[in-house]
Amino acid sequence: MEKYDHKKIEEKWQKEWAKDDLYRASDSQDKPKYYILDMFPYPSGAGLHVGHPKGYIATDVFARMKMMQGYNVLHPMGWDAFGLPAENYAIKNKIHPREATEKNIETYKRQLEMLGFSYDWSREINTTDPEFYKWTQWIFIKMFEKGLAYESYEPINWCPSCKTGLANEDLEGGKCERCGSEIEQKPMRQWVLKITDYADRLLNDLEKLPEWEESIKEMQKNWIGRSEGAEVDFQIDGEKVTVFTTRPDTLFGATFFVLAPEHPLVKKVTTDEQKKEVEKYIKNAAKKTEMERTELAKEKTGVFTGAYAVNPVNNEKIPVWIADYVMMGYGTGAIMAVPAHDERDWEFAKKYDIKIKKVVVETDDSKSQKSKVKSQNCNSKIKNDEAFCGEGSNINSSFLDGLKTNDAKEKMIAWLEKKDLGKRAVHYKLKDWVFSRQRYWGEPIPLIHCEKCGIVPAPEDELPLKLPEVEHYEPTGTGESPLANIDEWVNTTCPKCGGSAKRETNTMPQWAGSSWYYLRYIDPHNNKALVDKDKERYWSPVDFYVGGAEHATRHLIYARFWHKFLYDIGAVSYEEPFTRLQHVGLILAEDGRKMSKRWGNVINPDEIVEKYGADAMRVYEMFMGPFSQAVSWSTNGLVGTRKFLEKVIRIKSKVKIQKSKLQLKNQNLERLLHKTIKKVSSDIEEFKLNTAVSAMMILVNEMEKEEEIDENVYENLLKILSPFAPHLAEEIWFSFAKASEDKSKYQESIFKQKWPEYDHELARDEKIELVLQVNGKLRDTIEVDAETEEAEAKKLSLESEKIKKWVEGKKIVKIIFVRGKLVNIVIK
RNA sequence: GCCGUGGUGGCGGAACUGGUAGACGCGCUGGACUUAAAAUCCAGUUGUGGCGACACAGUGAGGGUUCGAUUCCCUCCCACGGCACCA
Repeated sequence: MEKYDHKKIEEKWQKEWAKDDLYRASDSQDKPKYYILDMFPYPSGAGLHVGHPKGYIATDVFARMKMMQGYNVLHPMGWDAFGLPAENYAIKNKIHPREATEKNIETYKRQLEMLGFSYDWSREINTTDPEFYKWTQWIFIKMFEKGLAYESYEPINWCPSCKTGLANEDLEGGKCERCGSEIEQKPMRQWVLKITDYADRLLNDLEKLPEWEESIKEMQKNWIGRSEGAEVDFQIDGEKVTVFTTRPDTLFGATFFVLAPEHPLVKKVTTDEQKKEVEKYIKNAAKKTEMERTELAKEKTGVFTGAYAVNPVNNEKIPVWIADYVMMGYGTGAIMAVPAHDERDWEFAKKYDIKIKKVVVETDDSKSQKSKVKSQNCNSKIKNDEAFCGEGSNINSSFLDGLKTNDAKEKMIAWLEKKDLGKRAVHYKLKDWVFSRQRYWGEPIPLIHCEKCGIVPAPEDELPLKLPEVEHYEPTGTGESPLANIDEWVNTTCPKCGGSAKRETNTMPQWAGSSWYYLRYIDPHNNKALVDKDKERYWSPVDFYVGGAEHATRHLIYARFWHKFLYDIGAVSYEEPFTRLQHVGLILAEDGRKMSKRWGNVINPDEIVEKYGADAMRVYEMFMGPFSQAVSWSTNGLVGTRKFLEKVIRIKSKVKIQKSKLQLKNQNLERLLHKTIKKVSSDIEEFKLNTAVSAMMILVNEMEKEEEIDENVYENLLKILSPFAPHLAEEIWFSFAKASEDKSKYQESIFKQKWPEYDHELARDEKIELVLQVNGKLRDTIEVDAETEEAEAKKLSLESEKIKKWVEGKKIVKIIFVRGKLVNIVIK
């Protein structure tokens, strides 16, 4: 047997492919295009572990098949290189974040190249490259000009002892990870993007994405969280306070009123006796994160303000409380509480002994609405000690009495609108996007504050507005960006009036670059426009986008939002950026935990490639389990795919080179080959890469049993294997140039060959095992022609000796026949 | 807590649209080859009972629908991803 020197083979072909520019995507537009994209990585200091490339391997398999199927494939890679870790590393080690980032990129790139990916490296991008972020800044300015960016005071996590803002990740149970002090929510001047303006389109257009996984669409729907209802105006001490409710039909059941602790009216309406307690409560609430506040399981807390609100439907006075389960960011920051029909209100009322008034009763219909109610996680049946959140019909509700929930809602809204006490309204859970960070290592926000002219965007021809070179990246102590300390940077002139002005010192979040980077690959060196229109029309949209499920909501919603905006200003020609979306499941460590330095269970791909080869690792990662599921790594399992590749080499010696057209063909093997081509092609298309590999294993096992293998069969095996094990397939392919009659085809890369097509007739089963059941239990199987019809199948099954034994003396109730599958005899 | 995903042999997993549960791989057991080992090949490998043919049980737990359920429905348990400043 030939020795499998993976190292030699892999290095050789990686060089050859690069030399021949085999994977360069052509802009000539003479072939159908296919744009397949990986979510680009953040190059961290730790380098890749074996889990990272799983998605990249899969897209590479897909891209190579598409290439062989005649597509002009765009399969690029780049770096999402701004971000907090580089900045923290820089502060700690006194290295410029750019240097650290460049070093990390070098490592990542080396590690990716050793796996033999078909990336078009001529299109490599980097979000920290000024030529790239020039356009990130350009998009921001366009949004600012369209009124989609606004300033607002938004809270950050503030550590009073470190005097710095902290990411949510740097908190441990509400305390600073470093020094352990209590974290405060400190309002900072921030830039916010009005993503809510796009809420309806982001939601509705999900329907235009049939090739997205349902689960991800579902998550986005819930993230946007559209709910229909009404805004209702209450009066507190003569002040109008609007609440939003999805259940205007329960207005008569409102027995108290709750304001968020941050609500501006709180201070105004609180009575002197309650002042102390209210203030204490507000201070405490400021310490809690949103998640802590909304936890349904947590005991509700609140304080009475001493004030009363007037319910507009019946002029009843109901007590006004403040409670942290009401959020300023959702709805209006105020709610009418209907304890009889809302679980949280119920709990609150029980705890503080507030009146509960039932206004909806269960009807026969409400039982059938279980599933709808379930999504609200509420009780659909009336139990003695719980709120009833289902639909039913109204009681104790004056003009709504006897109406079903939906009708009651409508009637109430009409009534409110007529009396000018409220209106129909839609609210979203989606919040505007806090778009600024008080950090150094991000894109500077290209705005200038002028006392005379207000806020003025930097002129387009001055972009990119580059990050200044500085010595220190330490936090300022005020919570502002380190840029605020650089006078030469901050002080500038106003582009409008020429007077002295100050630059914006906030930078953009890491999400900025990743919200549009896929467009840059199309035209990576353009410095005149975001993207050339003609190229964009050809390459867009991304046909297939693959990446981690953790991006299901934020990254993918942000990118869709930016894309729609770019569409609106005419910069791109399609409304949705990604046609097909697939998420990759994690590779866990052998112990079943996440791979992490902390657990010491990280497996480095360098070692695996060194020992077993890139091809064995590629095949293994595709074989180890369903693509979108988390699977534990097993180096033992990897041995199996390595053996499989060795077997492919071993059976090469059995290949009979075709000397003439007339020859005896091995029918069974040929049939299996066509079945395998069919399965592997459709499995790759559907991203069922694990079963594609096992289908090839079955074929190779059969080939091994034969004395001789037709050249044609082996050649096709190589072709379907080549996307998975490109180096090995290419090596064997070229080795045939010496022996074969048809030398020419073996002198050109296997990736320039045509992807094999299967013969329908040969891929079809002639004979099948017909399953014979009695009362649904398997009792016998018989081999029959695949086309066997019902009457014949029934006759055959009743002739079976084994079946006779079971049926004897029993009454046959009926016989079920499933074509090509089974006969089930039901007896009594 | 909320949203999403998943739970099948000793292990990773397979099973079309409700139709033979355990493909393929790992591991393990026995055998062939070898002075020996490695590699390779052959046979076996869900559990229980049986020499065997075979029978019964079996896809996180419990219930339901069906001629038939890993697959559909209900209740529950467990693990993982996300929850807006980690990317």
